[in-house]
Amino acid sequence: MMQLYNMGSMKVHEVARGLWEQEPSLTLGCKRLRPLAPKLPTDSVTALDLKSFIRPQSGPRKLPSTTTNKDSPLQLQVRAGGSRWNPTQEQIGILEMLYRGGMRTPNAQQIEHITAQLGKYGKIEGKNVFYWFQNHKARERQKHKRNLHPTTTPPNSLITTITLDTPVQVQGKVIFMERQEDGKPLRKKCCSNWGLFAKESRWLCQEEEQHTTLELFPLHPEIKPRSEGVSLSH
Amino acid sequence: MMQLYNMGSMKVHEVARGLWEQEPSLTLGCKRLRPLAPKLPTDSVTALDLKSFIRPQSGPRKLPSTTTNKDSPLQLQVRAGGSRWNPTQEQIGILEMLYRGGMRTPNAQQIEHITAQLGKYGKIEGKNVFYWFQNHKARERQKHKRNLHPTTTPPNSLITTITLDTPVQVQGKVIFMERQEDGKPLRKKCCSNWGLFAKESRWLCQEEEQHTTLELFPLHPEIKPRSEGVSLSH
DNA sequence: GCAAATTAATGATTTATTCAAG
DNA sequence: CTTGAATAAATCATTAATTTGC
Repeated sequence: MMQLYNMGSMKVHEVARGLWEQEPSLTLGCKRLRPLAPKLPTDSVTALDLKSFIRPQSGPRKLPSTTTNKDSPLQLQVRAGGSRWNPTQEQIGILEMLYRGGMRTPNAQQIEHITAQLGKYGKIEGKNVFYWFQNHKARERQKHKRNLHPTTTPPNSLITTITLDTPVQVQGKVIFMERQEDGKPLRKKCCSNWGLFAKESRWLCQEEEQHTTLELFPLHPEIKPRSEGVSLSH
Repeated sequence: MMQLYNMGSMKVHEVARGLWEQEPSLTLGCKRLRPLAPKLPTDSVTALDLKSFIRPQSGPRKLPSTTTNKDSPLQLQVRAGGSRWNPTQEQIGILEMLYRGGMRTPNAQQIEHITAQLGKYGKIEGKNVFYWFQNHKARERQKHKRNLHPTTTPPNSLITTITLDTPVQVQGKVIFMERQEDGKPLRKKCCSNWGLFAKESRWLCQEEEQHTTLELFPLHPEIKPRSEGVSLSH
């Protein structure tokens, strides 16, 4: 296990070079990529499942690209073709039962077992199970917090009225406003956790304007606003 | 791979039960643990390395204990006997070279390869490589930030003195205080990025008190405080 | 009703924080 | 005090649902 490549007495720098040679040939102009290097043999049968357990074999969300760092504007956002896990009702049912039963962070053996069982109801990998518990735990915790701190105003009731060139009201999650040309009423949904706050006291409702930047304020006290404004597209 | 246990046409509740039966027999009084169930056969040779890749087979730091949740005072802190990775100079050298070369989050195949190479210089697992890059990246970033925004006050110098029943000073990362009963000086480590701020103007320093909740404030201006106080255990 | 647009939900990753071995 | 290990929080990205505007 693990010693797939017997490179004998390689020196340190050769080890490093060998690793770069494994990079996918992206032709990004990165000086360290060596796409011409021969593909390393993947003769190990067992190692593949190993890789897919947590680190997906479909490659990282952001291609490593190894020479472009955080600050680089190059940063490609590529996700390999494979789509994400789409759980079936049965799978969710079992997972929720396990969760209600008290399971939070299953260990590797448990994950393995769960995966094997859930595999009967649809395609699934170990990492999906792992992530499901992580996310479910975190989101249940969020929900719980939300319940402790009730919303500042009751939902679906009038929150506030913003005085603008175009009449706008924020009611629950829905923004009521009128189209400027003909006065026809329009409704816009708003992100559930956020109220609206106009940066300047106007609202441009013209078609040619792609985005209007608005300040948002949290409906729930525990939600902290981002540093910059959020843009809503019309 | 993955289908180690052929349970045929199990029903959902049987799947769930089967999973509990895999729990280690902790005898914590958890009603759902079923220590009497027969150990499942581990006839798979390859699955073991799979488990150890990220999720260590030695078990999570906190035993899952499946029925004790966050709020439970039971929370055992057990780390399985195996000691942690102790990297050799050669290993660190190679890893640092790779890091300087631009590698940040190696994918599974890279990890596999690195592990194989570093294995020549000492015992090492894939997860060690994974964690090393995670930690090194995070700590380099910290160092970098620290350099951009010099601390509000120079490190290792007195930051502030909080007037409390018990004399307390915050000096660098360390809190100096005196034990209430005998006045014996105590030092408490503090999270590196946070100063201390007493919620109420007192500090209970008795051994029988398990936790003292304190408000923290950021030492660096760019760090945003959480919504609630953070508890430091004595 | 339906296609396009938008939102909410949630799967997948990354980053921050904490703990504790050595 | 350093740093390996682990967990929690934050964030990103994709898909299912819902709404919109004919």
